[in-house]
Amino acid sequence: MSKTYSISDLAAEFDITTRTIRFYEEKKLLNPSREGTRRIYSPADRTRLRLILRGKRLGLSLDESAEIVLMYGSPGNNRKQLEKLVSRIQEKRGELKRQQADLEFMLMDLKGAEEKCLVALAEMDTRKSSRKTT
Amino acid sequence: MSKTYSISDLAAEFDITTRTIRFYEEKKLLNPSREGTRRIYSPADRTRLRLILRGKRLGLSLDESAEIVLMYGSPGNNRKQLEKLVSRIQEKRGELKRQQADLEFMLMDLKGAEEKCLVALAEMDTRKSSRKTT
DNA sequence: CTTTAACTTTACGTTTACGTAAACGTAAGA
DNA sequence: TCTTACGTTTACGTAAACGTAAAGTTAAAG
Repeated sequence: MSKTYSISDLAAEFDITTRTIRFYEEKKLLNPSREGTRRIYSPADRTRLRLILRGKRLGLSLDESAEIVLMYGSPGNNRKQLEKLVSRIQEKRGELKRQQADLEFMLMDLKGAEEKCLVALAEMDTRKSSRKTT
Repeated sequence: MSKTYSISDLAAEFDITTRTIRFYEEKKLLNPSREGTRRIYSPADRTRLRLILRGKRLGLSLDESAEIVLMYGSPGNNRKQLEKLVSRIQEKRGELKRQQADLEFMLMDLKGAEEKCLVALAEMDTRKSSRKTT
């Protein structure tokens, strides 16, 4: 009863091709239901896709994205598995925090570069107007 | 007179292969001097490499990394070029800020997943000890 | 002098993440 | 009924970022 989506709905929404979506399915990242031969996507499928694409924007491989998306899911009930999952999550979090630091450095560097440019441009303006007024 | 590095020095330091370093040179991301046929890397080359690798960790392509590393450099003196550079920098900064937001969301999600696991584990402990004491 | 370690170039191979085209099915509208 | 739009599978192609192997050079050490 809840909302469903066609493959091209999702392709349009996320600005990707249907080929990409089918490829993700082939790689077991998605598993939509079918209406005859056609793929029908649930809101959950849509969320999954959004998470995968978020991972992609962060530079993760599809396999990494898949793993992370799985981590969000039901934790299972086996103790050993749970403990392993926790440590995998902590690993990933560590990596992401390092990435966060990298990102801040790069942002700072670019900010510096931008300011340098702006100063240079201001310099050019100053000279021009001083030429006028001199 | 200042310090120099061999290709395997840098490979060891950054935990990459020499093939990778040569590949970056082939793609014009590095341009070390030569001593005969051998590559000699300056501290500046080393810094460049570090920046490239930082870009890679953030999911940038080598071309994107190259472009950003160039942005850090001398801004040039042509007004048009300067203005264009500023807008390119601002674009990149925008992208990186969006990425920063993505990263924070993913960190939050993973934190949530971790806590869920820990709660489940604590639950298991509680049941076990209550069985003992009952 | 020869062996060894580190370097070189050249070139084909591999993985990931899709692009692109062919050939076909299905449902709605003119 | 024919066209148009959207969907399907199958399969070969491609760009990026290296891996890997071959074949040779050079400098230091035994």
